[in-house]
Amino acid sequence: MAPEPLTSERILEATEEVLRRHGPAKATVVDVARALGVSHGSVYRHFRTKAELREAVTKRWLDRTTETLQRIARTEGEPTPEVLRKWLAELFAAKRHKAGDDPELFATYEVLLDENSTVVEQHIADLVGQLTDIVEDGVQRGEFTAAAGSDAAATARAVFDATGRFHDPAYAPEWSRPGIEDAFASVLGLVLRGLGAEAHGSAG
Amino acid sequence: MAPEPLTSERILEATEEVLRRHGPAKATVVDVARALGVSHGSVYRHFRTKAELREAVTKRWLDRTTETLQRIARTEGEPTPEVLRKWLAELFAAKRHKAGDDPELFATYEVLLDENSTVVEQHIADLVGQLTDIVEDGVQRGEFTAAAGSDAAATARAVFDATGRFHDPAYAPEWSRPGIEDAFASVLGLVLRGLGAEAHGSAG
DNA sequence: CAGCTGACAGATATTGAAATCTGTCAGCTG
DNA sequence: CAGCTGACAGATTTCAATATCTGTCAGCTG
Repeated sequence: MAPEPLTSERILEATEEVLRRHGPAKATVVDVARALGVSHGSVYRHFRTKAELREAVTKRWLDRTTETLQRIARTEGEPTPEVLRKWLAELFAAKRHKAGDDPELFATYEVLLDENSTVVEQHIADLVGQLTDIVEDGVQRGEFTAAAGSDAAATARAVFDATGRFHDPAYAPEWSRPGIEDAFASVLGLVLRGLGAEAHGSAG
Repeated sequence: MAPEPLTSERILEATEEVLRRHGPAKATVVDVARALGVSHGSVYRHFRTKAELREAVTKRWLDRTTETLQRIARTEGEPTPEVLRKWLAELFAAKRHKAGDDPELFATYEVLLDENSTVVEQHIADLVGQLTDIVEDGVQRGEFTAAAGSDAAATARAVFDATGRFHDPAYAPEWSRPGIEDAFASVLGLVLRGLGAEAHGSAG
């Protein structure tokens, strides 16, 4: 046997697996250690606390979405309003997908919310940062009003806040209700007009 | 002694008092009966279940806000964008006031949210109804774009959704953070521009 | 001797028995 | 006899004993 060396990465993979199977309420550090065939003391050699481990797993999980969105934010050769539309739609789709298809890791994410973890704060800062880039792009290209650009970060934050119903985990239970797509289209239209973009949006 | 007749109204007053003192988790129907000097069986003569009683108290409490807002919505002789601004600011202020100064009744309100009570649904419908009136007014007076009026109810709902961070109880913990006023002003500006109103808003 | 183990103390979660509460209703009372 | 009472059954909550978990660390092992 070649017992792979015990790395942080292997621990994270095992932890994700254990969380998916047991959920945040039942998953223990001993479970993770058992899955790896080591003692739980070894896990504590790589992560100082259970909370730290939970955060690292969630960060990895959130970062996968952030990367997908980054690719959209960087899109060139398309009108900025269209980029923003796609970006927000993808954010909504990604969160909804996570909540629906990965409920245990989503529940783990919600635990971090209660803990006021910096991981969540950083995740939001990343998203608002991407939005800020999009807003600046749009203003520069004359596709958004100058008003939006006078403080692009604040505008981006306003866009993020205004669309909260479609990405904030607190609203997850509503994401499977009928009519949610129409509600999203309405808010999106309002926001785009608020940025000074022509209304596009053949909405559903 | 003139033992006042036991009316629903008196029960509601006593219940509100008991809820304020003990909070929704500890307040019992027996407590309410004791406060009134009757047996708890008598209370059940007026309200079929504890949930019904809780809902009636909360409805009364919510309706006080709805009435204040109705007065603003009916304001004449002011630009509609200004009316909308005041209305949303008052909604935010009222919710924040309730959360801060009346925490036990606010907690009771949150219980209803978990119960999917129709009282909350109706409260939201009332608020969106008032917003719909404001939107229709603004469109009619040429102060909002026709786009906003093509489906005033949907637009009103979008305005309600977009400002959720400043009235949805789920966000109550954030309402005392610094910067929240600026965030409100930003979203409000975005929404007003989205409705086609000139940007006013000397914010903060 | 770097990395791992496993026994341990204190913190947290689980469990089941006892206490309390909700909702009903037969009968009391003014 | 309309309105209230209080005993009651079943549901829910509380509480304390027990079990499990987290995080540490002295010492084992390759």
